[in-house]
Amino acid sequence: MHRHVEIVEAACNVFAEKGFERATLEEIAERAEYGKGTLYNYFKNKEDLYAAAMQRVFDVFREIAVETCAEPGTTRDCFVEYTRRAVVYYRDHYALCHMVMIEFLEQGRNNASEIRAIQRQQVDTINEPLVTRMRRGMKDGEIRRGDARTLVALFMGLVDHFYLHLSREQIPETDREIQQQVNMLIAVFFDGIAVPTPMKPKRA
Amino acid sequence: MHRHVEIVEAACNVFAEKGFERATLEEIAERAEYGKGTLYNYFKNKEDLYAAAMQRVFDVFREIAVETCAEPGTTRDCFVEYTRRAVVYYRDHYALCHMVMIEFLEQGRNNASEIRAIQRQQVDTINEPLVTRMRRGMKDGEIRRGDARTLVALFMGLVDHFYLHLSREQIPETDREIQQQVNMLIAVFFDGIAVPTPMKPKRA
DNA sequence: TCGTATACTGACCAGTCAGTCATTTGACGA
DNA sequence: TCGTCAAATGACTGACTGGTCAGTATACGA
Repeated sequence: MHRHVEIVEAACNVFAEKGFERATLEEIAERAEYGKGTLYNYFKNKEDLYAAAMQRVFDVFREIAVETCAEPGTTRDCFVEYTRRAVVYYRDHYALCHMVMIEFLEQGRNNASEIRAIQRQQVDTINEPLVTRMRRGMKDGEIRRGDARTLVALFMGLVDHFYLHLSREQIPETDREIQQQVNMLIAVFFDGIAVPTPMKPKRA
Repeated sequence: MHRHVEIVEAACNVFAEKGFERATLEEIAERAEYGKGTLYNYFKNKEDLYAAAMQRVFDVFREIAVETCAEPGTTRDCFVEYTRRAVVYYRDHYALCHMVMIEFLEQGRNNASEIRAIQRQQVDTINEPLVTRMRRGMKDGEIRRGDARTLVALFMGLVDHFYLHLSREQIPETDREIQQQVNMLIAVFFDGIAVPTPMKPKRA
């Protein structure tokens, strides 16, 4: 039974380190302490195994999104909590997240492969609770009116990118550091970087 | 002399379509209408050729950044213009930008390879004019105080991500559509998505 | 103890591709 | 016309890897 899990575990590690192309089934098998042939008792082929590895990550993010959006509080509160938990997960599974993200972007090339289509749908699944929550925020007058799907995609891009590009230099260790990074991300997304220009300039 | 350029041209196309791993030198040579061996008269190896292909894209973005940041107007004006030009370039060279971005992210894996280090430096080079412009904006009271490098990285992430994830569905055709997308990106980054809460609520 | 079924194994196969190098091409000066 | 040489070539090599399958190990019921 949990041989399946063991193999996916090993696959996650190898894919995370090497990416899809450079990972070899030989190494995955070795890491899982099985023969290469055994992999084929559990997975159709390399892509199938890869999809299983990715699924784990998607499931986690989906769960974070669902749970945090169900919490009471403002839209902003929900997004803060989503970001906080996402950031922690990124930190703890950096290489894996990195890999999933890269290979996801690859889908733009191999439109043919059905796995790529599934990935895309997965992302919609993850975003959906956030989209719904944001729409509610718009109704409640918390959030400017706009296309919630696009805005959520932008938000995810902001968070993902922040992590993939920057975090190697400033990996957060303490809860406090994490909270600071989260606060910055949320501040940019919700409040923008511009100094508000309302009603205390020199003159009107 | 410009055989060099012809080869890089072909390499750009093939790398853009296939990515680094799946692109073959055979195909690049064929596309450039040379024999495979000839490539080795001009480039050390596949990676070297790849680096040359990427350089083109980096050069374009760097140029856009330098030019738009030198223009008069507010920080926001500069960023609008940068975004507009970047968006147009993305649209016209979608596959190539896609490839560069993906392979850039890969650097997180192969830290060993010197090419990855160079890529990173390239990105700093592109960002630098924007960072400087943003610092000026902070001094002038246009932009909230903060770490300009990080903010610019976030901004680039926002734009890149928007393009890579969304634009396949909504590739802008007209100038008007482009301007709308740019406005949305800028609005999010500068003003945030939250409804401003300043001083006209029911009561204080 | 033996027979059977199930799971595991790793040598092997066929395909691929980066990189090499002996040969060919062709430009040009004598 | 011929000799020379730099540039181009593409068949070849060696290394690699996804996937297969005949053979082996193990567990278990009779």
